[in-house]
Amino acid sequence: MRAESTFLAAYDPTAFPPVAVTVDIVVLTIRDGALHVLLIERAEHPYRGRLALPGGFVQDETLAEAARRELAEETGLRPGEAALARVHLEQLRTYGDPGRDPRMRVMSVAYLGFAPSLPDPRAGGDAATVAWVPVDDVLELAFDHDIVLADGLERARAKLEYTPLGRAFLGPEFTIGELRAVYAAVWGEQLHPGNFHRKVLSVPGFVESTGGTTSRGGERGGPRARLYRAGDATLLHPALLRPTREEQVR
Amino acid sequence: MRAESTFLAAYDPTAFPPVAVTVDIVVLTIRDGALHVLLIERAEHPYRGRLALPGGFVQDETLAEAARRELAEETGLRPGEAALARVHLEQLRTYGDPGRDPRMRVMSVAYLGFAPSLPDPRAGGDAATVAWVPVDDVLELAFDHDIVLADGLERARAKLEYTPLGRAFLGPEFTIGELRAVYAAVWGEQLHPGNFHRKVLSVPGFVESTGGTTSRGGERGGPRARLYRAGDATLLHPALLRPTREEQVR
DNA sequence: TTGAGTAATACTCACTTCGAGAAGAAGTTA
DNA sequence: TAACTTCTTCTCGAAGTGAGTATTACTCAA
Repeated sequence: MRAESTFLAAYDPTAFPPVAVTVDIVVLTIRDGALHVLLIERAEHPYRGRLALPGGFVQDETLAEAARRELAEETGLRPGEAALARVHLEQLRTYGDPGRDPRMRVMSVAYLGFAPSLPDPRAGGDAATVAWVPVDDVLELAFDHDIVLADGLERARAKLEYTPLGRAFLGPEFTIGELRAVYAAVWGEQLHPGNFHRKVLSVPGFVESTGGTTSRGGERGGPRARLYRAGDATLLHPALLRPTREEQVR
Repeated sequence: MRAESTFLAAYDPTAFPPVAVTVDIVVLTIRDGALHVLLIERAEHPYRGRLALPGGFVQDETLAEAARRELAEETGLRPGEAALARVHLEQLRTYGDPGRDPRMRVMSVAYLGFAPSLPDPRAGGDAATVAWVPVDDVLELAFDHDIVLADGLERARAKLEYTPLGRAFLGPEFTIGELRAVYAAVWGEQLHPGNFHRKVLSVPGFVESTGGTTSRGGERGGPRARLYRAGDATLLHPALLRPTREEQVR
């Protein structure tokens, strides 16, 4: 496409077939020690009755605003809600191949979200079912959402390695054990408690002590744990690498 | 946006304001030891005379196909060209905030490309100027392309750490020194030759020996170097981390 | 009240990786 | 032939890692 025709065509939108732009959101959270994703059940064709990622059309707003608005609508949280503001949202990638939606060409800008524990979602104004679903139970989503979810999970697993975003799954104060449970849930593997403890405390700016402890031990015993809050690091150095990746690399 | 209204609106594209979808490409290459990016000079308003990233409207094709087509058009390479096929292209991110293009709402899906040495670009059928520009000389691009370029550079720098994509800047056979020059150009720092050598050879699947050597030493002396080709790794483990990131992390 | 079990935290130890530096060999140009 | 450059291989101490152990403080249930 040349510069001139770009210029002219831009003033004549009908020169190109219509394209719809949506955001779809892969919001992850931890419930009962397992990684869950927010899914809706589609009430209409195509893919009626199938589960899908929440999403919708982009209005006169930025893409990030569209994603946060959709998140608020689907979780039933008020836009001003504190819990909503603590959800980390970042752009994942864009899916726009012809034919991914049978109705028309739809460009879907996918966002990835990390949420702390949220109440059960109330369905929006319509009758659509909304629920947190364990990612291991997800099967055959609508459209190309299986791929979107897989991309989101891989991004999430990688992000936990070299950013402190695992904190986004927790409240403002947390224990090292809770943080370790986040890593275990996202990565799907158990981690060595002693080594994890040592690593988290050795990375500058990952967590900082509040001075307090939990008011009681764990559910099945054990001493009280010290409480930490988020530090000011935006990257982890050194990173916390996933174990046993040797085989998968090649 | 609710499921029903989504469904209905999708059958009535006029229910939403028109959106144009383009791809813009950040193609990087190494020339004379410096990192260069392919830029065009805009022939028309807006931003007439300003440099911009090459790009254009998405037609009835996948996004990746659109990016490769634009790349071929702007570099003047034939679509079947071998050099073109060796350019690594991956999606960077999507820029779609209102107002980023004064004419209408434009969603730009940016792609990032790593190219081996290519001939000087011949401008396409139109008069637009196309050229490789050292990234350090780039200043005030059109639209939000400064941000796109900055995002692309950061992605490129990070990708070199944990993927073998630095090879994409080189030909099918290369020396460790040439690979080191790629890293130095992209990261903008000199690297310890001995340590780099050790690391590259110690990462499984990064490079494999061809058994041959260069036919003569370097331009300013030194022995002949052994030749290597790409190995089969898709991720580097352990990674080659950038030096001196301690300060930037927080 | 006590005992069994659990988890937080802090060690040790062998191994790997890293940055910095040095050195030898093999090539270049002047 | 001399001066210089670069490839390649070492060495050494510092730092980081996985696996395991130990101590202590808590839980629940008998």
